[in-house]
Amino acid sequence: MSKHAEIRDLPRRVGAVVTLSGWVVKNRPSGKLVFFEFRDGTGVCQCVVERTEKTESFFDTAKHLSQEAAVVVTGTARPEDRAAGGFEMHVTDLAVVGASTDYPITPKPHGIDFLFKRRHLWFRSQRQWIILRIRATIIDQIRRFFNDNGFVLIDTPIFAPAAGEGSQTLFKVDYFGEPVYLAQTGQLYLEAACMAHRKVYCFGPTFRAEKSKTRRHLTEFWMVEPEIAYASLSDVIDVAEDFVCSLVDRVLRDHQRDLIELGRDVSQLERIRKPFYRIRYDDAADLLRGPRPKELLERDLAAKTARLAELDQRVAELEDRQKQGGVKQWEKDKAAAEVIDLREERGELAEQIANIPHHLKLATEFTWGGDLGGSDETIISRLHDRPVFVTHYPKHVKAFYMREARDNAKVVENFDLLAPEGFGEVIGGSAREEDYDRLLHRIHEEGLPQEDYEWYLDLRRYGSVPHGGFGLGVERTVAWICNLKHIREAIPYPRMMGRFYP
RNA sequence: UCCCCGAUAGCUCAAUGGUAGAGCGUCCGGCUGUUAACCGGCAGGUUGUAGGUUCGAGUCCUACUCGGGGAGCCA
Repeated sequence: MSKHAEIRDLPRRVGAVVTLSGWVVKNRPSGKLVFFEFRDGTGVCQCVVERTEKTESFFDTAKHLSQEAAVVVTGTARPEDRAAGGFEMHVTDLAVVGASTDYPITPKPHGIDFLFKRRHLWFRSQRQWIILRIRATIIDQIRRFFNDNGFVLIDTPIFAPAAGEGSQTLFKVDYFGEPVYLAQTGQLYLEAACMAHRKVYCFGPTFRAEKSKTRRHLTEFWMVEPEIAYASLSDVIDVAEDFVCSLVDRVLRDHQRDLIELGRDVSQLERIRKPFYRIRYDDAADLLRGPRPKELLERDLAAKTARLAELDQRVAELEDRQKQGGVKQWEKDKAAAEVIDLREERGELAEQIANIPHHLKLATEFTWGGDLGGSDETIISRLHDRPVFVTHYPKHVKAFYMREARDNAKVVENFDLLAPEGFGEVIGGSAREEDYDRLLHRIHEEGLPQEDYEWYLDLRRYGSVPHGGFGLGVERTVAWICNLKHIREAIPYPRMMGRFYP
């Protein structure tokens, strides 16, 4: 590793001669002066090379520095408001370590397909760099939270026999001639472990072969799952609440500037405080069928229709202006770029508007017994100003292992956590059925082969206790906290239906 | 599996069924305060694939491929 200084230390190295190693972000040569923006993995700073006798030997090199060329620069840094990153380096020496020609990701707009085919380069870009750093912080905080609260890490297998939660779509793997599946949860294994360690968690990649192409789905994603012995449903929800608060607090503490850079409304995150709302499925169903979704969606419709008209007017204005004489080329470019953005927003708005009646219909015609749909979750979360736990779903839409409510055999003691601002479900969890007879009955009811679950039934034969846990999807959480439109930016190498390169 | 949308230069996008264009980027030249934003110039195309309609198809029709969004399902 180099002994070079780092950009993040520049505030403490003002005036000193330092050597930085990194990459050129962009270069603006102009006659006898060169500005180039430079990043080193710890931050960005602007470098300036003036043409003098001292810089003569490398001035021409500086002038032709291309995007993403790897360079080592020496000079003195000082604060500079006009510079990206807040610091400016006056370069006294410069060497190119690795050239870069025709770097494909330019400062101009690119399509999403183009960028994901170049994901290996894309995450050098500022915005992606910030997101992945926040992801790293969130993962660090996940581990800290559980380690600091007496949970023992238990790694669960990725190759799993067919028996999972039941009707899930899993990836099949040839395991020495026998079929096994990529795990979609470590939960059953954790239940066994929590009878040994009391509080346990697993954390790793998990796989779903669902053919979902939406902004909320990946086929490979990271999930953390705690499991606690001698715990009731409300005990588990308490842990989930503290846990989510700790994640948000940590990101607010360590990434204030990053969040602003991402355009995140930080005040929305600052509202994430205990207690979250806790409503039952029945209440959610009443809420959906009541007057409030209609009011919400009608307000939406009005607001979106108004915005649409605004966009159309703005586009017309810009197009008119482009036709007039005396407009500078760069002004035309800027206008054209704005028109493209506006049209994109318009397309999204139009689709949202078209979906509103459908979502309203789904909500108002919601019948007891069904699972909450994505749009239903969005409506519920938008009708609350903090995260919402929805509990006690109908038994027959949920997994066999969930604990039957003792006062109502039609529902189970489960919960989903809906993130605010319409980000949807980030946690699913439940109390587990600890009663041998009830569990066995459910296994048969679901048509699952009992022999595959004998080991699991053992947990109910030998000192069974009330217990429960939950799973939190890391990418959905990152997307929520960073305010990302699409979950695929929340993971370094997204795996989605039809996409597995690079 | 179903529904909607899309594919034109390296990139982002134009082009009433009638000669395929612009900007950016690249490269070259100029510029001492740049930041997606200066000026001038060069180069850049089998309009996703295969059929069809037509005097004529980037444009219309059919199928396919790939991509985007959504439903279902889910973290």
